[in-house]
Amino acid sequence: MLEISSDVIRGYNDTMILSILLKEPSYGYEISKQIKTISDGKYVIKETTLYSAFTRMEKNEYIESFVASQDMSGNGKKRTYYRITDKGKEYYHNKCEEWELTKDVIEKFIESN
Amino acid sequence: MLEISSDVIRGYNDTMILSILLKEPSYGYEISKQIKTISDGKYVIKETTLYSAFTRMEKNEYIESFVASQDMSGNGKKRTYYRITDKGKEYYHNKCEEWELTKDVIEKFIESN
DNA sequence: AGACATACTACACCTGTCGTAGTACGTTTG
DNA sequence: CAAACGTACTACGACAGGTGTAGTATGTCT
Repeated sequence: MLEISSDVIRGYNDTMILSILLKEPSYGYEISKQIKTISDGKYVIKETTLYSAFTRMEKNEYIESFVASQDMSGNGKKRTYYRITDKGKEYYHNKCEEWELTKDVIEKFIESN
Repeated sequence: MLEISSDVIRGYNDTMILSILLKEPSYGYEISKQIKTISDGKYVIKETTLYSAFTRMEKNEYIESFVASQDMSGNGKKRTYYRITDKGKEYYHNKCEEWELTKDVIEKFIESN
């Protein structure tokens, strides 16, 4: 089975995470499951990659965290949720534009078939 | 001007170089000029990135080097030329396949427009 | 009760890229 | 003829993102 190299995805992990947070705030485990689902099981983000992305993106103010329980009553496990900021949205949109450019460049060097 | 992030290109620099060597053996300066031309000036590979790619790929046996002058008579500056190996060709083709997969995955997370 | 799923944190390592710097030869130009 | 510019590299250290490994702790299912 062909594996997606981390060097290729590098630089787009943040973008994937942000695209999920664009819909609604979420947390680690749920985001990792969504990435797997959306990519049809083709890409599974490593736990450490994910959590270190949170740290980095919170430092860069692309996301904000808050702790909450899984239900309203405050029962159940507490989790750290993340919410995208305006700065994060801007970053995401820029990355999307950059992607178009990058894709076109790389494809000039890829054999067509 | 939108810049292509090196984190995205990372992992495809080798592929770009190999795609040029697929046509004929070449050397550093010439390859860097070709990458610029082929990408319509949108991507310029850094010298250090290029030469360290040569070292790595020669170690991996994707390319072989030989020293030659610019003309037949042995005059002019000597340069180190690189030639793609069969292993290098295989690597290149695999990367092309991987690219299709990766592109599809990333595009699921990119806003369409 | 034990297994399994969830929800993390810590830490050290690896790899590719990049900035900076320096060398040296060849060619063009004032 | 000298200086500037283009060509053709090498060395080296820094950095960032990703990864393996490990460990902790709580909740849920059987």
